[in-house]
Amino acid sequence: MVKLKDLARELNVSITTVSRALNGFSDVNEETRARVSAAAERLGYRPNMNARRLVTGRAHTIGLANPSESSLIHEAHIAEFLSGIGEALSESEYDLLLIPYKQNDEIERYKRAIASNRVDALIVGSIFLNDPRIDFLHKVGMPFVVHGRTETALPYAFIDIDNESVGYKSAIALLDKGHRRIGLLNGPADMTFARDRELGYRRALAERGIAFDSALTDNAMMADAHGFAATQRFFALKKPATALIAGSMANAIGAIRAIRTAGLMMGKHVSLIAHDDIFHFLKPESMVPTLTTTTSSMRAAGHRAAEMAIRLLDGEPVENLQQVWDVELNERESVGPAPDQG
Amino acid sequence: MVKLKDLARELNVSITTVSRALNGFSDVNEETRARVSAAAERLGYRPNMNARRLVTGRAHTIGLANPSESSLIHEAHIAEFLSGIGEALSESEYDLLLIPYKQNDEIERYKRAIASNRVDALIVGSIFLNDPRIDFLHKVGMPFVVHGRTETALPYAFIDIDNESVGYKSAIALLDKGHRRIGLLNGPADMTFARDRELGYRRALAERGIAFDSALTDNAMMADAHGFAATQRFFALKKPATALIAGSMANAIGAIRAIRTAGLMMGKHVSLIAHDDIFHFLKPESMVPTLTTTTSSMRAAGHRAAEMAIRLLDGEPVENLQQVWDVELNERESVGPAPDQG
DNA sequence: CCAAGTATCCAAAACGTTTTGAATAAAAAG
DNA sequence: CTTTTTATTCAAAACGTTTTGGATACTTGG
Repeated sequence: MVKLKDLARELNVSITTVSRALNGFSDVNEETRARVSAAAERLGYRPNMNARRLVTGRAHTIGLANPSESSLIHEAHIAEFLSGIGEALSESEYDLLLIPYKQNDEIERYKRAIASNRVDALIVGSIFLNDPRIDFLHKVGMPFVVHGRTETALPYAFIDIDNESVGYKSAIALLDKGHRRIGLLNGPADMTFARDRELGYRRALAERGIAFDSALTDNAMMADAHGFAATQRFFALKKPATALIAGSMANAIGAIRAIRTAGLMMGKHVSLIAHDDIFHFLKPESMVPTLTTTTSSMRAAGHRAAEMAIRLLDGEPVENLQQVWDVELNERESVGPAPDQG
Repeated sequence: MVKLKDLARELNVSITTVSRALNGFSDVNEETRARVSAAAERLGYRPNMNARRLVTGRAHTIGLANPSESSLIHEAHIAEFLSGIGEALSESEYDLLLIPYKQNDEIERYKRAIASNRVDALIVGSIFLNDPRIDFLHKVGMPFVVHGRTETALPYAFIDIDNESVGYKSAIALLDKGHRRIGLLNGPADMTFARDRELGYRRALAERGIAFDSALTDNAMMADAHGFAATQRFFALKKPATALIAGSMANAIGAIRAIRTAGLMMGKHVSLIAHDDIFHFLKPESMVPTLTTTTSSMRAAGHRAAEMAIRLLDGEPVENLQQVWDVELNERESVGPAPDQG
């Protein structure tokens, strides 16, 4: 492995000069810099990252906690989010450290990563309404970016989508078609995004003077099987649901199966709107019938989160690093007028 | 941040003693060790990983290349595999570095990570029949574990499932039920696992004296939409398929939609066997009808790959680190006798 | 021609560990 | 009582960078 010393000897200059030449300092002659760069290129020099980390005190690494076990988050979401982060980081020569944790291990793992100087900043996801991680990271002074939001008075950087609007727009679109019994296949009740979506859903109902019925909401991990079960429950009510809002493509698939199993037709007997986080392997526009969705890119969120982390490290104040993305509704065939309720 | 020097001063011993006490060397008095440990605990000492890395020359980190863009691999596979790796690594105090790459950037990214001392070993996945990465890593002498296999004379550590058997067992199960026209929804032709599955599928056909028909195989990214399209193609043949083998749950979902769209019933008019890599959010046993699958855990593979990487670094010879896991067939309702071909 | 600036280079210190080789004291062996 | 062994400790070097604070030589301005 070629190091600074080797280059210095080769070129008959000091280690300092080599270092400063490669790092673009102005106090080195351009001709010298050219010679150094050429030699570095020729000999394939790459700075030893660990030496650099030690002396600068910066790991040049962003950390992301990753659940080792079953998670509340669909696997595909994590992977898309990760890719987005990776995309942004590789543009900036930052590293991405995955911090595996199990059950309630997360803060302990954070502590370890922070104290041992492994990371300069963290990206935290899967946020709860009252998430202890925010307080903790604040207390220890570790820079972090949140994917989502939580209830706290502390200022923090975040990227989130307008989940209230997801619930609202979906419900309004269905109400506009005459639906009055709309089932909400939502995420876990203690997660912020799920709470927000229900808030939007309720606001839409209230605007149209329709009473909220808790029998028409389901809070669970957004999985295929849960979507199926909850939909069947909504259909079994005295006044069954004629429309559904699914929190993700995962439970939408379960809902669709329940619809078909009940012998109903999507877009005719039952309408469905799902939230789509955009996967390569499951596209609402190629389903039969095509699926009406609210859309937001998990990958883009990861990208933005990573960008924010870097800007945070560059000294950007937290107040400038708070974004809520709007979500658009893509109307397709799975939504139709409410059937006559005879 | 408390360091060795602080502990040493606090305890009136040398830095050396503190270091050796904490690292379990036998040449330190047990009473001293106890005092040191207590102080370390009390002051919250954590070794600076970067200093340790610099002096030992070991990054104590395993790397995994992660596609920044659309991938041939379903997002959920990546996440499950990652979790498995994380599980194993956190047990061993190893770090996991994600190495993002785009398009044909992969080897360049490997070079960077290796030369800058960021990783001690790599885990490589998404393997092709002739994969240049194996030769490269061999050449530069970087330890690595392959998830899958490739065609090379070089010895290398790998964990793989018996994909030939996946194809064979699935086909035999369908042939046993009288099916003669079996569509194969396979992965990309240049990927080893897909080649192997086709080999097994062909062997089964050959055993039963049935001619291979290339119109009944599809090679593509294993996505929902492709499963749908290929299944429709198989149904449109003069002699349509009465059974299907899907390479993943992703294209199985597309296949199921095509079956329903054609007005057919799964397990009655058409039989389906899918390969299931085990996700929390899509379970074959909770589908309607339940889905017959070959099963192998992506997570377990990740776990094992990471274990192997560590054993490799501990000096275990490559020959002891080559495993092929058997795959079992789980019979459920999606397979039934071949319908009368009139 | 001198003073002050400017451009260019470098030796040495520092980052926080691990490890080597030796030093000391106490115990055991002769 | 001397020598050898054993247990315990430590000072110093090393890892490969970055950064500080000069040093040198050359320009420029007066």
